[in-house]
Amino acid sequence: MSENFYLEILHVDKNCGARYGILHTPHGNVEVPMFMPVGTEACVKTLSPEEVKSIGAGVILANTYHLHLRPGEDIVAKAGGVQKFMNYDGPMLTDSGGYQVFSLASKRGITEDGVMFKSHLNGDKIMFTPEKVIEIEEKIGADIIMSFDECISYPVTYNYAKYSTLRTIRWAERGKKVHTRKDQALFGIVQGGEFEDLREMCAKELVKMDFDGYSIGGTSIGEPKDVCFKMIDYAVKYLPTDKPRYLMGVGSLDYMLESVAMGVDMMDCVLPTRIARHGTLMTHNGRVNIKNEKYKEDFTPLDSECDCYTCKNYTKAYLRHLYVSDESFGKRLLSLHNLRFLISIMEGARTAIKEDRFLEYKKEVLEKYGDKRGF
RNA sequence: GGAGGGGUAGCGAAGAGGCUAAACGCGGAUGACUGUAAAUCAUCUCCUUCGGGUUCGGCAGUUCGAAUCUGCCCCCCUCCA
Repeated sequence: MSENFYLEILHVDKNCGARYGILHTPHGNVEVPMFMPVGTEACVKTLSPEEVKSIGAGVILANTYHLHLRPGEDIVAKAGGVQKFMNYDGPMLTDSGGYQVFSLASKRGITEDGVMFKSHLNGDKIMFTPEKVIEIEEKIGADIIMSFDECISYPVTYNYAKYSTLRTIRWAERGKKVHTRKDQALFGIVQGGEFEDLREMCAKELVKMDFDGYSIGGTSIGEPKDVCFKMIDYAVKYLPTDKPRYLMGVGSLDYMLESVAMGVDMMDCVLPTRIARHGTLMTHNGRVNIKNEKYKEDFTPLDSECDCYTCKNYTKAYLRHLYVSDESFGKRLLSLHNLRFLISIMEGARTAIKEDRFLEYKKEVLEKYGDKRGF
């Protein structure tokens, strides 16, 4: 990778693995650790790119599988790349479709060559090979792109996890070979299920290939919390300290903060935007389900400690009314809040790391939040 | 005054002797959601101390058994005068 993309680690908390740094990308520099909003279809659902940027988001995700199906990578390329296409001038990242190997398991078949999907839109056969995925991601043009992997479901047998992980490693190598765009960082994804030796093996093999960054995949897909933390730990300890570490699919407070303590730099999740659209909000004092009748006449803000547009201007009673009335503005206000909440928690995390008090910060935030689920 | 049609849970609407406390939709309540097949999905929605109890405009019948059949009554709608 070129001088366009690198992680500058500025401080490591003295009491844990948490690191503060700056990720340099062709579309600007962003601070880590950070939470990245997901905009699968080149759009963070209900929000404008300006809004997402205004709440302090560093990177927005998009998805290779979804953009390949619609509108197609050639159209995105013709538009001048995904940033121009969606009018966002910040850094972006594309996931490879590896998550869809898991989430659309009923509509695909895996071979050594790749994955044959049956389009969830019209049943068309879509062949994703590691090489094809890189080709698509280069056309989409995000700053950071992911290798094609299989997100292994949980639980799985050791034998399947090993078989799949070895294949994911081969796919990573195949994808890396065909990656040509020097202005895009390519990340390898550590799989291995819940098995320490497989995580270690996968991480070490990927590191040998010298990726621009490393993702930890196959977590937060229904496994118990302690298993998730183990999976992160098993991977992180074999990753180089000078490259970004990206924990995929994590967006609940506890997972986020625990993983930061383990040395994770970036994470993404659909959770804040999805649950917001479904009426659940994360606040400094725990979860709020704005649908609940008890908020009917509650004229206080959602979260009095939150600095977001929603909390500064609207009451729970109004937000509930918008939700119940199915007004799209409500979903937008709620999405804005949840994203801003997580992003501000990460801002606090960065400050705490710089002051070597991340562990205290994590404890305070989680205790105040209360909810065992972390979201 | 005459001729039809109709009254079923908060609303709309099925059901035309037992399998019906009553389909389905809406409305309402609660919950789920973690690299987005998700502005989606699930459960509950007559009362209940979970043993039961009380329902289908009202009353009275027929029947082992009625929301469903009969009689009378009340109300609503359409058309004709």
